[in-house]
Amino acid sequence: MPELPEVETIVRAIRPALVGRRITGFEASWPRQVQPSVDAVRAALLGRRVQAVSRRGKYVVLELGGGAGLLVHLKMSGRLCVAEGHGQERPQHQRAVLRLSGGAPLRFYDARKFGRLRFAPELAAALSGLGPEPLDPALGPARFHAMLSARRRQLKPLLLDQSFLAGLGNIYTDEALFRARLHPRRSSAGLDARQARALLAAIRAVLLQAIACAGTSLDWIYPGGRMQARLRVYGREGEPCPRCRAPLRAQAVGQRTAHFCPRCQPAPRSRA
DNA sequence: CGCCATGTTAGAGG
DNA sequence: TCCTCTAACATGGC
Repeated sequence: MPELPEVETIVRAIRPALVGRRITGFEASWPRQVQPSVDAVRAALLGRRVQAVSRRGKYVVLELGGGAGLLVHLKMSGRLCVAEGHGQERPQHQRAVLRLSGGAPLRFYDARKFGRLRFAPELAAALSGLGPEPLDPALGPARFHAMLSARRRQLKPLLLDQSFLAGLGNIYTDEALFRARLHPRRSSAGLDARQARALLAAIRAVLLQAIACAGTSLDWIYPGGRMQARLRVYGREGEPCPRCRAPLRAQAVGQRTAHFCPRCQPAPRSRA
């Protein structure tokens, strides 16, 4: 479910209630979601202090000092909140609880049980497989163009590949490709410098707008966002393109559904 | 009942 | 080596 803007929004929401607290307990009710194991994670966490809460790609990172940390990936339906009770959440969907000194516990809910909690002795090593952060100023247009040119993949699946670029999911890849006027099936190696620059700018613009909107809320899984009203193509097949009025289309690309304007985003001549 | 879903990954095959 | 696709994870909503 959550992509970079939603995870960023969650991190900002829970950070103030976590930083500085000491961990006094950890329980999980669906053990396969916890790595390396519930007991090992509990042993590693007890007594440690949360020094910082950050985000890397779609991971929530609880930094615990000494380079160690707890990584939380929400996958399709995971949610995090700090509260004494369940509030609006369904109690039967709570999968883990992190108890903290002097404050409410951090609760992890996940209807589909795809989410993961992982203790990492070395955060840097655990996160080393991720590509660069799209909003990192160190990622310039020239480097991005070089990254694209080094691969020969369809743009849509490449942008979804977290080892290529960290944080984009199905919604924001479609939105970025539309804004850059690039067809989702175009080959990454075929872009010129100007197109690569436009794509990077489009990715950043849509992510920043989404963060400002607290993310996208399309169903019960992620409430509170306002970006859904500003999506231009995702979930809008059949509606007129906001730019040229041609009917928007939805088509499978790399096993995911891509939404795009067939006129503003002309298809590549052959395949890929 | 069947199909879809904001995510990731292991494995097969080209 | 690189790319693409399938299955799997597990559940809820339509």
